[in-house]
Formats: sequence, C-alpha cells, structure tokens
Amino acid sequence: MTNPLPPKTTAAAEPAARPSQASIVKKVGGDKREQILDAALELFVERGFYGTAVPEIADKAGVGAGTIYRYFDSKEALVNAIYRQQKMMFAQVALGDFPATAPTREQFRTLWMRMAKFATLHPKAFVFMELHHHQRYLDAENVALEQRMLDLFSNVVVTAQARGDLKVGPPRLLMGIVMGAFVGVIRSCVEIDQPLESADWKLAEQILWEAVRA
Amino acid sequence: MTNPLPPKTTAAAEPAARPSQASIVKKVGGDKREQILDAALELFVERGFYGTAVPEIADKAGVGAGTIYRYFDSKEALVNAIYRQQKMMFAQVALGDFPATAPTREQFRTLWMRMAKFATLHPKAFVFMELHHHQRYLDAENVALEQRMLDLFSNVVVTAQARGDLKVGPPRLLMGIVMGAFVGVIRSCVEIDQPLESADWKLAEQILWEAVRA
Amino acid sequence: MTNPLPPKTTAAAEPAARPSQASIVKKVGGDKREQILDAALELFVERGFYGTAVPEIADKAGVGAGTIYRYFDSKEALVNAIYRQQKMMFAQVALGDFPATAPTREQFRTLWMRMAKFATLHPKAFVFMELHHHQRYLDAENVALEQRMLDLFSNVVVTAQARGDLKVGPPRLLMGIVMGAFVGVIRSCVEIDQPLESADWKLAEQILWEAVRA
Amino acid sequence: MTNPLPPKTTAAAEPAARPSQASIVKKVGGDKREQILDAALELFVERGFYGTAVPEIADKAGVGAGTIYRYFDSKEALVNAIYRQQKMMFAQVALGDFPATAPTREQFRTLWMRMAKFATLHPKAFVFMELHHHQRYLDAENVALEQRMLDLFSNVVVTAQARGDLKVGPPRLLMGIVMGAFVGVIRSCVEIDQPLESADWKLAEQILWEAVRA
DNA sequence: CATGAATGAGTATTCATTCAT
DNA sequence: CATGAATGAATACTCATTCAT
Repeated sequence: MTNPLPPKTTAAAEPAARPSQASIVKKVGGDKREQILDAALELFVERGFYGTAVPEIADKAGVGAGTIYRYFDSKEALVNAIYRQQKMMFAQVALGDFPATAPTREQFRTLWMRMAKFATLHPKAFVFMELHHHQRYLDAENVALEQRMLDLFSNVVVTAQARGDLKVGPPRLLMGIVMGAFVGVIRSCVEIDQPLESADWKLAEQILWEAVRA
Repeated sequence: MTNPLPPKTTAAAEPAARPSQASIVKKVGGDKREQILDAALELFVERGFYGTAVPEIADKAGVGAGTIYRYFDSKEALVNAIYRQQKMMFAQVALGDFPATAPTREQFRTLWMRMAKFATLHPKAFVFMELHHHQRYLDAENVALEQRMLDLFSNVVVTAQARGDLKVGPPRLLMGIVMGAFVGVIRSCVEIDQPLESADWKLAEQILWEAVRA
Repeated sequence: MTNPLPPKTTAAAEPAARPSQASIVKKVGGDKREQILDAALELFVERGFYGTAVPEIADKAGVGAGTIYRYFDSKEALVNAIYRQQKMMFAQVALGDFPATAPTREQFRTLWMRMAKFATLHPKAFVFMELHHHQRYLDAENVALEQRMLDLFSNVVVTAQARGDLKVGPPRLLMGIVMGAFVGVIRSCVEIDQPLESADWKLAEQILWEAVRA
Repeated sequence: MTNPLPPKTTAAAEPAARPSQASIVKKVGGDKREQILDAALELFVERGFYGTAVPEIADKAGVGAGTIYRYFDSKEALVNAIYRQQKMMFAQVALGDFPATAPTREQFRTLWMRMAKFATLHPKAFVFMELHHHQRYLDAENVALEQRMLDLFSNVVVTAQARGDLKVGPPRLLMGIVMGAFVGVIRSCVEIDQPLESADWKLAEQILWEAVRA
C-alpha cells in the first residue's frame, strides 16, 4: 500500500475549455459550473444555506472544493447565482411572450399552467426559490429582480381588476392567495414525492380562478 | 371533539419550568425559559436554524450562553421545544372546541378566522412553523404531532366532501390550496410588516370559500 | 517467535499518511502527522489527556488547530493512535525476534536491556504508556493490544517457572514486581531529568534477576 | 523517631473542620467535608483531575455544588487537601514509631508490611498518590511534603547501605526499584479488583529483600 | 450554613476559504 | 485550470465558580 489515496483520475483529462465560451463547445467548460449549480441547488433545498457545507457541494458535484471558488467568489455568490438563474428561467417560462392583450381568463390559465409546467419540470428549483425568498444573503441584484417580478405580476392583477375581471381588494392579497395556493399545491405533492396529475392541475386552476374572479 | 390533541405529548421531555419556586414569585423561575424560547423563535425565523448562533440567542434573551443548556439539552432540543410549543398553541386556538356538527360553511369560517387570529397575534410563530416543517432536526415526536394535525384537518375536509359541501378532488389538493393561500396572505403582510385589516381577512375568507365550495 | 504482534491491527482505523505524495518528497506529507503525534505525546505526558487542549497540541506541533482533524477523527482518536504507535514500537523493540529457546537468564537479560534501551531512547513514550494504561478513553483495539502483550509476557514467565528457573508464585505477582521495578527505575531518572548510566542499568538488571530467580 | 512528619505545616491553609461542634454532634459538621474528600478521591482516581467535574463530585458526595466551596477554596485546593491528607495518613501508618534501631532486615519487613497494610485498607488512596505525583496543580506545600518523605526513605536506605546491609549503588535506584515493585504489586491486584493474599504479600517482601540485600 | 441556578471563559470541533502543487 | 491539504475564525457545548435565596 504505497499510495493509499490514489489521485482520483477524473475520467476526462480534458483540457479546460474556459467556462466563458461564446459559442460552440458550451458543454465541456460549462460542465463543472453546471454540476456545481445543480449539486448546490439540491443541497440547499434539502439542508438550507447554512446547513450545507461547501465541501459537501464539491463532493456531490464531483469536483474539488477549491474548484467551486474558480466559478464563484464565495458560497454567498453561489447561492445568489442559483437564485438568479432559477428566477430568470422561471420568468422566461412564465412570462416570456405573455399574452398581454388576451382576456383575463386566458391570461390566468396561461400563467397558471406555465407555472405548473415549470414546477413539474424543476420542483427543486421551485422550492428553492420559495425558501430563499428574502434571505439576508440575497444580494441587491436579486432583491431587485424579485421586486421586478412582483411588479410584473402586480401589474397584471391591477390591470385585470381595472377591467372588472377580478375581485376588488388589495392586489397583494389576491396575489398572495394565488401564489400561496400554488405553492401549497406544489408542496402537497413534493411532500409525498409524487407529481400531480394533469387533471389535478386543471382542477386547481379552475378552483383558483373561481376564487379570484369578480 | 373537545380536545383534539390530548396533552399526552411527552410532558416529561422538557423540564418544563425546572427552577423550583418556593411559592410567591412564580414568575422569576419560568421567565428565563420563556425569554429563551421567545428570542430563539424570533432569530430562527429571521436567520434559520443553522444561521442562528446559540450565543446570539442568549444575548437576545438576556441570559448567559450556558443558561440555555440548563433548560434545553441542545440547540436541536430548543428548536423542537419551540416547534412543539407553537404547534400545540396553534392546535389549541384553531381546533379547541371545534364545532364538529356545525354546517361546513360555518366550520370553514370558524377555522379560517381562528387561524387568522392566531397568525395576527403570533405572526412569527406562524412563519416559524412554516419554515421548520419537515426539517431534518425535528424529532420523532414533532413529526408525529405534525402528522396528527394533518390528519385532523384532512378528516374535516373528507367529511365535508362526503356531505357534498366541498368540491370533489384529492383532499390533499384542497388542503394545500387553502393552507397555501392562508400562508400566502400571511406572508403578503409580514413582508411589509403591516397586519391585515379585519375586512381583508374576511375578504380572503370569502374568496377561499368560493374557491373550494361545491 | 519473530513477529509477536502481527500488523493486523486495523490499519484502516487511521488514515496512516493520508496526504498523497507524488513520489519524491515523501517526507512533507507524513511530517505533519508525526509532528502532531510527537507534540501530543509530550503534552499528554506533562499535563494528562484532559489537561491538554487541542490548540496547545497544534501550537506545539506548529500546525493549525483544524489540521489535527485531517489526521485524527478526534482528540480521543489521537490519544489512541499514540498509544497504539508506542505500544507497537515497544513490542517491536522488546519482543521482536525474541530468543524463545535461550536460557531464562539470557531471556531475562535480553528483555530487560531491550526495555532499557527503549526507555532510554523514548522516555516520554514509556511514561505515556504507563499513565494511559486503563484509561476510559482507550478504545477496544488498544485494550486488546494491551491484553495481548500482557499475555506474551505472562507466557514467558509461566514457561520459565515451569522450567524451574523462576520462583514459584502467581505470575501476575512476579510480572508486577519486575515491570513495576522497571518503571520505578525509569521514574527515578526521569524525575531528575537525567538518564541512567549503563552500569546502573546492569546493576538494576542484576538486582531484579536475583529477586525473581528460583 | 516517633513523629517523623511533624504535623501541620500551614495549619491555617485549610479551614480544617470549620463547622463548630462543641463535642457530641461531631458528625454532622465534619461529615460533609469527609464526604467531599471521599467522593473526590474516588473520582480523581477513576477519571483524573481534569476529567472530573466539580458538580460530579458534589453529586457523589451528596451535597450541593456550592457547598464544596465552603470547605475548599477551589478544585485545586481540594485535590491538594486530599493529597496532603492521604500522604500524612500514609506517613503515619508507614513511618509512625519507626524502629530506627532495629536491624535492617526487620526495618525492611516492617516498612513493607505497613505499606501493604495501608494499600490494602486504602487501595484508592494509594493509586491516587501515585497518579498525582508531580502534577502541576500540587501546591508548594505538597511538593515539600513529598520531598520530605523521599528524604526520610532515602535516609533509611543510606544508613542501611552504610551498615553494609544493602547493595551499594545509587540510593535513588534502590528506592525506585523497591517502591516501583510495590506499586507494581498493588496494580497487579487492583487491575483484577481482588486483594492480594497475605501469603503473597510475604512472598513479595521476601523477593524484594533478596533483590536489595547486600 | 447549604444550595443550585446562573454565568462566561474555555474546550473540542467544523467549515469557508486559500494556495502550493 | 483543478485540486485538496491547510488554516483559523466561529460554533456548540462544558464547567469551575459565584451568589441570591
């Protein structure tokens, strides 16, 4: 036993292709970064930010602990990067090409089903965003991002109220109800680790619409 | 259904109010314990379990760091004690003397307004319970306690569905919607640190009832 | 009896020399571990196990406090590693290639002088083993190791008694006398921090032989 | 040489038995002090000085933790008090009314058997004295006490050597051998928690005498 | 006198981060 | 670039000692 811990031959002795690539070989270089983000997301969801050790993330990502600091300035920067990434992806899915001129009923359905789609594809990401909402370690940019999205949603609600399609009342209240209910639905199926049926998503949508319609 | 959660819950698990008071000044003894529980609740809500240092709790409670360990075996025991305490208090308020024979509409209103009352009086406690739901450091007793409460709520829903008063569908889904919406409402006002008006609580109740009624 | 204590002793229990050296500079890696062991040995002898703080060990070893935990799981694991190491080294020196067929007189002299040699080279190690004998924090493996060595010595005594070369009487008694006297001699010179002359070692050997010979 | 260790240097150092009892009820007051000394002796032997917590001592002694500080200034003062007490008692038994004019053989036997008697009656005390020999927390008085006893023994040896009754050689060596062997014998029976038979004590005495006689 | 609740300095241990290889 | 050994500041927890009752 000369070398008790052989120097872990990382399968691919690949020549680093620089994380910042503008084009083709997006995979190789970005791989490590993605691995880290994925591992961290999962662990942060399971154990929280302070409950997760950086070496644990490195282990799960299959990289050295020091490597994480090549891609992120600090643990805090990492959690902020995840938050930003997920929030942007969520915004893309939920609000991209939003049918601004469609009837409220259709807007509501569109939003709900898009959110449902996102949450089904990325349940961890959704829970992550919920948990890290308003945490002290979120940076200014993420706080602003959060605010902007809130405003967007708020705007939709106010507009719909103005059209007389939604119940009158504090927009915050209506949004809180709808978003809260959505999270509640997500949780109810995450807890038993079993995705919701499509029919149930539609039922939920119907229920919530009846709740907030004028 | 007068006492939904019989006091069987391991009273022995906590030293309760260990300090032996001779007689008159009953306050002094239990005070320290309460101070610690209060301070910890607040900090756990703000920074999470792992994000809160024991000496911080001690500082905020106005006691020595070592004193915490006279009342609780460990930081984990402390968070479990808080969880248990709050959950029991919530159960007391929400489910104590529950109108089991009343019409569903009234049951719903009763439950909602009681929860609203609790959340208004103890907003931190409510957020605390939400955050610590299903955390790894919750002990078996608390997991069981959580389950029992879920079953109680579930039972109410199933009964009401059987009576044809609520929409058909997975009880978990309905409960998730209602509880989620409730949490969403709480959050919408906790975030701006401003309690909800009584009228808004009633509005919210009305909205949710319309959402789930048959 | 060439290898009285085969190296079966849980090599895996300790990471041995975890640092993986490429090849040449084999020293650097194991150095830290040795430094820690040496520093700890000295301090444990001077102040005892509980009287020695881990940072003190780190200071004396010239490493960071955290580094100790890269090499040893805990303070207890450290003291056990030292005990094991010293006991094995002692066994090697004292019992390695033991003249099992030689006359008792020569066996006695051999054993005594080897022990004397060891104790002269590693006086601290000897005192360490004496002090930590039968302490609560010794692990099962070390307890077994201790027992095995006792049995070996005991066997030698019993054999010699059978040959009629030693006084009759409880082997434990004879061993206690010889080993106790040996320790007494060591102490008498450790206390004044001055090694014993070779002539005195021979005198002591002569004295003890006359004590136990038939 | 009737009283080899004149009593009470620094009588004032300890409050002795402060509790003022006129005469009859001697028990109650001094009891506590004795209980503490006894409990501490036992625990110090089992777990060492630093390994024993003051409240543990209090528990075992059946007194409050604060009470210990009524009788001893500190934990260190307590261990010193025990050491002093035991050493004095040992001196009393071993050296009281020492047969200074008797033949060396008889002196040797007397000393050995008295020590054996003491060690049989107070095995814990004996082990305690061995373990705490030369510890940093022994105060000056105890160090001096230890030295005085050593000198006494040394004197006996030198005298006997001068008479030609003992082997020539460093007195320290001879004493180390005899005292070490004695301790070895004690240990050999303490380890198996079984007192030595009277016959074995005599055998050991015979063996050691043959070892050191001229 | 006796107590034991309270304390905070001190302990073992962990972990984010750095840096030599 | 990637690594993981090394670090020391920070953490949970302990314990000698005090002091109000």
